Amino acid sequence: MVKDTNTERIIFNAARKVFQKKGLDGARMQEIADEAGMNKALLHYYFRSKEKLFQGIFNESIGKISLGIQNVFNDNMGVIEKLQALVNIYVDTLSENRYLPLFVLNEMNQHPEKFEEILSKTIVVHLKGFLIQVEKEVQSGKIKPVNPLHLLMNVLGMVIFPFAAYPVVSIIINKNMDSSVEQFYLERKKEIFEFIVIALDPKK
Amino acid sequence: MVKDTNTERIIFNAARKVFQKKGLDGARMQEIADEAGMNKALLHYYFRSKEKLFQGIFNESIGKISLGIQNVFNDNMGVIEKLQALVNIYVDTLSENRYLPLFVLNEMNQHPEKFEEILSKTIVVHLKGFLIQVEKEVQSGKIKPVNPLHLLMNVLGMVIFPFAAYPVVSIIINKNMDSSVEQFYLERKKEIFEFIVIALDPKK
DNA sequence: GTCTATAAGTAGATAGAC
DNA sequence: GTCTATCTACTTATAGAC
Repeated sequence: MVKDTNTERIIFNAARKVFQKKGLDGARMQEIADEAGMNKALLHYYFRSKEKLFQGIFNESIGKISLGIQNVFNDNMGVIEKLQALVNIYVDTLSENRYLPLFVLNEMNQHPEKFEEILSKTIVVHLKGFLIQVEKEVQSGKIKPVNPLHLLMNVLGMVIFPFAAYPVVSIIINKNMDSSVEQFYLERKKEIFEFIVIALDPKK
Repeated sequence: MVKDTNTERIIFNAARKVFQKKGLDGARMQEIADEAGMNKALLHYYFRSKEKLFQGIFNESIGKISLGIQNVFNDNMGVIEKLQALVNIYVDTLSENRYLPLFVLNEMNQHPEKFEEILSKTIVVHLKGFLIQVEKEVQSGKIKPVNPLHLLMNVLGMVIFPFAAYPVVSIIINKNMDSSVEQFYLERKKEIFEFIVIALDPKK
């Protein structure tokens, strides 16, 4: 998706805001136009259709999500360091865009066939390397025996879920705690990391 | 939402299926009618409007979700036992209805104002009791010092996220593993419980 | 490139026959 | 209670003026 002109960028930014919040079905071209401060017809002039505009936004979102995983799985680090990097990247990314997880998860569930290809080529390949690495570190005694896929799901769940459940988190913290919501999300970097370290400690 | 007649029940079941899969905006009354094997006009005869029908389904879903939390927080058990019960209930419930988490999370994000009241009265109250209980067990040395809210988010994330990410889990397991998806979800009861036990072990 | 006006199609809802 | 036919409103998309 090329974003040459200024107008095109303005539309794209407005579309991101509306689509990520309301979803494909809930979003209205009129609302995107209002958000962009221009006429509805212009959206079609630059992007032809609602579907095409949505695809642009969605591809960008998928890119942001898989960036976190891919970078981490490519680097030359140990299992624990990789997971820590993954946690840090996601907390930072999702703190700036809390709608991202639900937006992507929804579309994945709505059109799973689109992901067969993407997932098979990228994540599954990197995952294979990660699975092997876990086995090696288990055998060398660096970490204790674990099922790598369960481990990964545990970490992804701990990181991503609280952002998807933002309204609950927000209400609970405002009623019960003296800290801010933003601070709570930042704290999770340390919290989850400690959880990981303890869970993988071979001495336990 | 009363479901007296047989027809009413059939419609309600069809609506649950369509709404939970497509969401309020994505669902079509025609599709619900087709799923129910009857005419579109009948849906309005029994439920007046799409919005009212949706509310019925949604209240039921919220009930199922909060049942897991409330039962657990009411019972007279220790922290670890409560969390284990919570995990078991959720894995069983969500195994039968994998769309439930995303469905509820979406509506919560779309209309957070509706939850201010519900959450404030139910979950937040029970949570208070849970927070206090955690503090007590920490002081008595039964579990190691932890932030109770982070602990709860960790557990909820580990349990709920893999169901929301079903398409990913499904593809990964079918490509990499020799076990079935259903078995993977059942395994999580034990996996998460062990994670909890280790993380709360005061001797570490 | 940007706007106004409008076409074309769709979805929720209702009227009225049976 | 259940159906067919239809109304009304809304939404995407385009035509055409500027």
